[in-house]
Amino acid sequence: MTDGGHRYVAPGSVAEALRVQEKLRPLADLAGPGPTAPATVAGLDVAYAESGDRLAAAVTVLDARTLAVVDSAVSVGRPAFGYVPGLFAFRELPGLLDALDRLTVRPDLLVCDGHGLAHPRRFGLACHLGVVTGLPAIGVGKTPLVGEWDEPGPRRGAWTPLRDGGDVVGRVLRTRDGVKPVFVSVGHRMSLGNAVDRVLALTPRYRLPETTRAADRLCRDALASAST
DNA sequence: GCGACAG
DNA sequence: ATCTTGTCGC
Repeated sequence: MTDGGHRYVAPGSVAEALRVQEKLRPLADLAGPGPTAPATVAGLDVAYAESGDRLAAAVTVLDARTLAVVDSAVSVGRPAFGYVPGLFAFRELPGLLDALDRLTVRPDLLVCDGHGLAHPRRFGLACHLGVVTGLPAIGVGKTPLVGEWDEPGPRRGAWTPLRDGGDVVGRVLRTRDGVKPVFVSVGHRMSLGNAVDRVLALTPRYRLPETTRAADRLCRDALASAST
């Protein structure tokens, strides 16, 4: 339940996808500050069939305080675009928007599995999803796409700036003691500091946000069920 | 020209 | 992303 049918149309070429990013980029609000005490937070993730011709996109909405799942939706379909680093959003956006439309509650924040500002043209999946839905959004990547950084301290909460081309595009954040850090960046209507705080609030036990973990489980299960 | 390259 | 064995640790 974001705003009704998005009727998303995938670009037919790399050139067209680049033009779409160029057009949407200025619409992103990279300042925020965004909600510091959201009631609900959504996690989004996609699972692919080994054949690569089918995918399941899932959105799970968690109570931000208890981290209990209060709503969820899945969409099974075909990848909408080839896998091109930097144009990743075009591949997963249709399925994710479809799943978002099936929710019965409108989440206060979207936590995306991928980057936001930390993107070669400063418009990753989290920015794209935020702009299209109008919802505050942040990106939490497991591996880097762009930028340089120093290793953050070993304890949970330690972070270092992620820099690219003279810009601070995100933060490398340690969410658990002694565990590999994650890459946090702003997507839409959120400040970087608030994004980091929200991620820490979502990682009381594991490296990845509970939102992402819940969505990951859901889309994997949906993919398995759909093939049986 | 040669690598790197979110999921 | 997905394919994969064993292995270390709580």
